[in-house]
Amino acid sequence: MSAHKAQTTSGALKQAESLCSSRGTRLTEKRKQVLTGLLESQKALSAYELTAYCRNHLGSELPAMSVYRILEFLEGESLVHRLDLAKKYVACSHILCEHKHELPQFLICKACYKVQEISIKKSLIDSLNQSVEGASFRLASQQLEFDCFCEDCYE
Amino acid sequence: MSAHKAQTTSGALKQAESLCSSRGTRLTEKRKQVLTGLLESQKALSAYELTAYCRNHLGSELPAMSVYRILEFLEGESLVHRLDLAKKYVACSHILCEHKHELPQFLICKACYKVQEISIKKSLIDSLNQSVEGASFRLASQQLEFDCFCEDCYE
DNA sequence: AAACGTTATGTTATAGTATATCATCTTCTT
DNA sequence: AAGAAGATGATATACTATAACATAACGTTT
Repeated sequence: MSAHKAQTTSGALKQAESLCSSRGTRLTEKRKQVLTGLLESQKALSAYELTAYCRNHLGSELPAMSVYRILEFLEGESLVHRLDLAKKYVACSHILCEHKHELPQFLICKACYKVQEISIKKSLIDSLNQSVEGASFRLASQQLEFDCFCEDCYE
Repeated sequence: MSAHKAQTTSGALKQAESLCSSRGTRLTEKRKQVLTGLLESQKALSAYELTAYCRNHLGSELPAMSVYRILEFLEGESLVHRLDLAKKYVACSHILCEHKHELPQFLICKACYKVQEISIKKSLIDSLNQSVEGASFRLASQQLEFDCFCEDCYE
């Protein structure tokens, strides 16, 4: 149903590494670990859940403070998105895409933190922007997040 | 520019009190204090900011835990809205309105926490719902919140 | 008015998210 | 090999939030 193929962890890691090196930044071992955790997870994870992932699945101790810094780095490289509403983080689902990314919107399941990255029609975004500007405000980002329930978690 | 008159604190308090008594609940002194804080503020406040408000402006010590409980009560009475994105709270701007409230949407200034309560066109909400359902998700609430900048805080 | 149940508030403890600061260690460059 | 820049470790701390239990206020019944 999604518009692009699901990305494999190894493929995305490889692409992420070449992306970083083309920008003169480094995808270090620890950074790979955090990104791996997010790529392998089917849901959004918190910084502290990522330290647990590293400990339990990779046998690597990574303090939460380091995870926060690494997440900040990965977000700067557009490899990871921070979800304000959920206070959690997800891997960008378009790491493997060649084309320029449109701004994503996120549907976040309030119950299980499964996340779906969608692209809302431009016309919808435009009229939303109009409503907002009518109130003398401006959207801080076109990356919108919506609290949802996924189909497994409907009440 | 807004669709309804700005509500005065005293008027809203009176209306809130009669609303509560018609429902068999009580708008106690402490609850009035918290509601007053939100009505007087031009922006969203956190629970801890409300304890400070009570101490500094009303000379009343109100522990944060009580504020949380009171906010929960006020939200149940539809007198206050909790803003997940901002992790803060605002007074409903329609306490004085007679008519049934539509579900509100909130524009929250990321910089100063000024909040504008708007009503987005039903057609827009409908097509948003369609997009969301297309991804097999469902909006958890039609009360939407958007991170914005207000006109004073544009970069 | 006294006793009782209900509601409201106080108090303490604790969890989760997040940032700041300073120290140490790695890596790259010269 | 030395030094600078970048990355990570370690510690402290702030803010948001909830849980659990104790006490106080209020309302009703008798």
